[in-house]
Amino acid sequence: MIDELDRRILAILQVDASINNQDLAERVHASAPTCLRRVKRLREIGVIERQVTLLSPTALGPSLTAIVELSLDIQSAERLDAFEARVAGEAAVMQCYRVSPGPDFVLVVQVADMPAYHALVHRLFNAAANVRNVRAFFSVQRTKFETALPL
Amino acid sequence: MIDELDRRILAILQVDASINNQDLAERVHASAPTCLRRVKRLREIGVIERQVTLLSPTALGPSLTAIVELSLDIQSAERLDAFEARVAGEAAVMQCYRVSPGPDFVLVVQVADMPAYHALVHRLFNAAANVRNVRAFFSVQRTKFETALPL
DNA sequence: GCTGAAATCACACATTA
DNA sequence: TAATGTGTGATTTCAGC
Repeated sequence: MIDELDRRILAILQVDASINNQDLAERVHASAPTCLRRVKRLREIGVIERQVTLLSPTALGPSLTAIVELSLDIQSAERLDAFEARVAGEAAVMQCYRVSPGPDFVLVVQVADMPAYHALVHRLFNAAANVRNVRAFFSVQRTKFETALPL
Repeated sequence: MIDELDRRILAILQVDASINNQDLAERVHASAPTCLRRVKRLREIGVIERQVTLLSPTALGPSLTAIVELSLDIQSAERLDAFEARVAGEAAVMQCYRVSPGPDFVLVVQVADMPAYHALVHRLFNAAANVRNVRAFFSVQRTKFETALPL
């Protein structure tokens, strides 16, 4: 399904989506049309989900990243799904992982400042009666941020 | 420095980097050259860091995501930097945050399976004598993964 | 994998507020 | 004067062969 050439293509695209097709073709030692076909197929079968632009988190003014772990009162599928839906609607929530063991969710949130963080927590957690426990760490600096999956 | 038009451009590019310049221009109600100039400038001043391709984490076969919190024995700047450098070299480590309070680092790691996870932990943590404490959660499912900063 | 038509991009220049 | 809009040449994409 995914051969060696596909992998080489993906490895490059993961790191640099702005590369043009013929440069890509050159780097993977294939012809441009072949390369294009592969990319198109990888997109169609869902291996390539989307291409995004990463912005510098500091360039747009100060911002605060927090890692938030939280546990719900009741871990039924309905409650977990409902909470997840709430969380997904918050623009400040960058990532949400349903985990085990430990807390039920780990969130990575990005807000402008401490008041904004507080407002988010209040809106999201205090309002939802079924949050039992919250534990948060504030990121002093983001050392590494890779979106590239190991191939 | 960053005006309303820039913001509109960024909001779109964050979500879709594959959009072409004239479609982008149309959506932000600007001419194509203006749009192109803005994007170029945003890239130059570092607001736009890079464009990447996001792959489906499941499409390439099974994989395991873990959130790993760890504390070092000694929190001197040198030790922290040294650990950070080790971590940055591991392809399986997708994200690394230096946090406070709580543990010293929070990592998001992505590996093929449990043995691979174990090997990583052994390589990274056990080998480095200055890791005091490790706590890991395994992600059952990644609910949300946004790279877009709230504008 | 190659070639050619169609679209797209990128840049210099004129223009306006 | 600084940002916008117009036009043209060069690339790039993408179809058929």
